[in-house]
Amino acid sequence: MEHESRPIRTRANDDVDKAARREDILEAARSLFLQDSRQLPSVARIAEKARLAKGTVYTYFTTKEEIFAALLADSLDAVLALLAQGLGGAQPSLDTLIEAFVSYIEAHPEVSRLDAMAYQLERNLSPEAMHTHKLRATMGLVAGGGLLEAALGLPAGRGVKVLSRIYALTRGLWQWLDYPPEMREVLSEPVFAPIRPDFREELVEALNEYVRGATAP
Amino acid sequence: MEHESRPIRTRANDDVDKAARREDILEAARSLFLQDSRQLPSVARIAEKARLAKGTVYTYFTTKEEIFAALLADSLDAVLALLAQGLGGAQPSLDTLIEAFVSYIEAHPEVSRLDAMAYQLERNLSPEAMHTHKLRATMGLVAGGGLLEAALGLPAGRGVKVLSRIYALTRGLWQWLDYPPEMREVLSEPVFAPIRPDFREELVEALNEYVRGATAP
Amino acid sequence: MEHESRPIRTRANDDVDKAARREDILEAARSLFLQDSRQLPSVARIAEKARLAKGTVYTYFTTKEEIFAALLADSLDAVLALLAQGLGGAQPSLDTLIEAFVSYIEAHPEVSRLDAMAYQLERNLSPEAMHTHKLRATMGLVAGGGLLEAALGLPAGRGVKVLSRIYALTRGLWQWLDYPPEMREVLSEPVFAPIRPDFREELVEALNEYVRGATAP
Amino acid sequence: MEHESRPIRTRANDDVDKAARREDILEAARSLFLQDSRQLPSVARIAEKARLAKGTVYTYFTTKEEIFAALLADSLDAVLALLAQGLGGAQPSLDTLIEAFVSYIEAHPEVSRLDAMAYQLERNLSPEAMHTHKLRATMGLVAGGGLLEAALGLPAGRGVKVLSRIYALTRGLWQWLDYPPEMREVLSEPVFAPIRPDFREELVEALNEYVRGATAP
DNA sequence: TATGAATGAGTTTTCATTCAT
DNA sequence: AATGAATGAAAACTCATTCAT
Repeated sequence: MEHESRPIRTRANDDVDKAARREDILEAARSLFLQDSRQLPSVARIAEKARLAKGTVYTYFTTKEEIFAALLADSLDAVLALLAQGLGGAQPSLDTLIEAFVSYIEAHPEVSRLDAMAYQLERNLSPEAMHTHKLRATMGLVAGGGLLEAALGLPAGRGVKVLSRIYALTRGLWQWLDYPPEMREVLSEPVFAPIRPDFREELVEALNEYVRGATAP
Repeated sequence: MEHESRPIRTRANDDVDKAARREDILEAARSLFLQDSRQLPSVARIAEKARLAKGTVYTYFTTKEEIFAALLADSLDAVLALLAQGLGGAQPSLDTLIEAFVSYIEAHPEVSRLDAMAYQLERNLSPEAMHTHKLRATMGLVAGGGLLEAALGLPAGRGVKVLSRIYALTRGLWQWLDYPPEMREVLSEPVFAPIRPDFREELVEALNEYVRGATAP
Repeated sequence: MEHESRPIRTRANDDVDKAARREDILEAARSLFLQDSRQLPSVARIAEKARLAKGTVYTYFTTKEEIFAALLADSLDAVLALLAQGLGGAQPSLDTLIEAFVSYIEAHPEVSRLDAMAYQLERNLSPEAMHTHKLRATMGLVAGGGLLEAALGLPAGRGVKVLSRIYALTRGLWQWLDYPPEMREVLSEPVFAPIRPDFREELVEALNEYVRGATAP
Repeated sequence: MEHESRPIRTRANDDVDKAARREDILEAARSLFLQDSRQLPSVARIAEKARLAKGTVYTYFTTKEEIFAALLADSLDAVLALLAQGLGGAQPSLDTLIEAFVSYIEAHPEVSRLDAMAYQLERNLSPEAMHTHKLRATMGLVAGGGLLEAALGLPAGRGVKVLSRIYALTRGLWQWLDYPPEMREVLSEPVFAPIRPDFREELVEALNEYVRGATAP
């Protein structure tokens, strides 16, 4: 008995459309999270931003957490792709590699911020989703480790270790130095200088120190 | 608006009792958080665990966040005390230091887990509380840095840097390797071996690598 | 965070149904307030009375205060409609007008009671809501004033004045004479006769006195 | 077993001291209410302002509401005293009386504001307190009515009526025109001029109109 | 008398998720 | 597939009042 037809966004019937819509949701989630990384945006806001109804989001993801798990996985893929590309060249210098990595991290704060939420995030994933998610991550890490071993001439197994530790160091430093806007104001006083170094410099230095130690004879 | 009074636990009238009660609340919060570190326990649960009425918690802390900020501050103090103690001896070997640190971290998971929440936590602190909190942390870090410089013969300013990076590496590794119970089950499959090393070994190795790199000539 | 769904009352999908549901909420609020006018009923009670979930109320009103602001606005509209109707006739006698007004007030105690809360009510309205609310009221008053001027042959501007004062007198008398049930019992003693006259008579007399004074040459 | 003696405010042992302390509480309540008249201040704030402990307040008043009932009664006394004084002179002109009354009201906003809360206030009074309270008010009103009759040569019984209506008109106008600060800003737009006249002028005019009508032959 | 710690019912509001349409 | 109304379980926090000290 409806008399007015409510505007419905074009129906996604084929796989291409569906993938595009899924991407819309992810993009909306990503951008909202970037705006305020202290909590996951609500489904309502994601839907609004993606210009979809709340319910529609649930036809693409079974859980809010899954959205962010997907985002996380994408991030990891991107980082590993970067690594693959960096290592692809003839004889990459360590400095170049670190430089490329740091630039990437700096340009993609959502990667690190999402990462800081991972613990909380993985919580409501169904066991299956969790399995898929972790499997994908593990495969990626192992692949990346292999590349690293090849490039730096590391013994088997070391690649994964070193990669994990680089990752851990980066994650830790990011969390240590990424202050939300309100905090920046408070921290502008000179007393706080020791905890307010430049992130890029800090990361470059720390990584250099670590890698030197890790690859020393 | 009638209230019948139920039996009261005991009345904290002097400062000693009050401090004890405050500690009860902190302890309740700590233990609940340890049970499920994916989110801060609710005030209701903290009160219940501390065997107090919800309202009572608010006579000791003005905000839920303050409880956890206090916990965080306590953790930091403890770690720094450990450092001071470790560095106090005549000529501490690096291995001994790392060993003591790692043991502490392993024995006090709430420290690292709390830390993983710090970002989210500090958010609702009032600017004043935030200031106090960060000031305390900064002072502690600077003091620790000084001790480290003295012990390892580092140039001025290096202590804080090295300490921060040790901290970052630890934080990152912890978050990487501390899986919630449900996840542990999923990860028991052999495929996941690369992301499931022993935390202690991993941390010892990583710290050794880093420190070696950081203190190399 | 699992939710089991309980049976839903019905689903208001078109605008008509939605308006009806909105009206249900308003009606629930109105009737609860009428039962105890000393405070605004809680959203929980309103929802219960309207046989809706608490959350549902918030899909129709963004704030508790808005519910009552809407009620207030409706009351004003009704009174003004009454006035318009009363003044619409050929040559309305003052007595008839006052009679109609008083009957209305007597039959709609919630109007006066709500009014007594207006001060407190308007407080938490957002500035925008407040603006809208007050604008609507002002427009209504001005329109009513115009009608009154036409009907009674008053000079321009007098209508609004006289109407406001009639309103003020009514409001004041109402608050003076509308006793809550518990109080009525106490006031049944003869000593209290002076403060317990019949509201209707009192209002009629007072309005007559005022209007006579206001329209005297 | 207390070792430190907590600072206790001088003990009020005789009636004079007790009355003074009672007055402190009333004064604190009055001033807080004046600062924000949209709700009764909390007992905690009253106690703080009076430099007393919360519990102490309850040794002087059995209920929060009683504090304000007392304030209300005091206000009434003051207004009636003013009336008595104004009517005491030889042959007071009506204009002078109204002038004095209006000045008083304008200088004592808490009287009108408290009044606007009366309904809500009287709620939790015990039946006895309510009785006392209302009796006092009735007696005052009757006395004032007598004075008015004598001064204006009104027939018996008219004094109370006229006085009540003057009161009602004043109350109504006050509530109509006393805007909280936030609202004043919103109402500064020209559209709102009709509902933003000067309170004093408005009250003087309205009272004159009413009294003229009430005393006309 | 004075104190203030303790109480706990009660408040408003949010939000992930479901499901009739 | 898409919609968005409906749900109701949380959550944080307030505050009048009591009562052991």
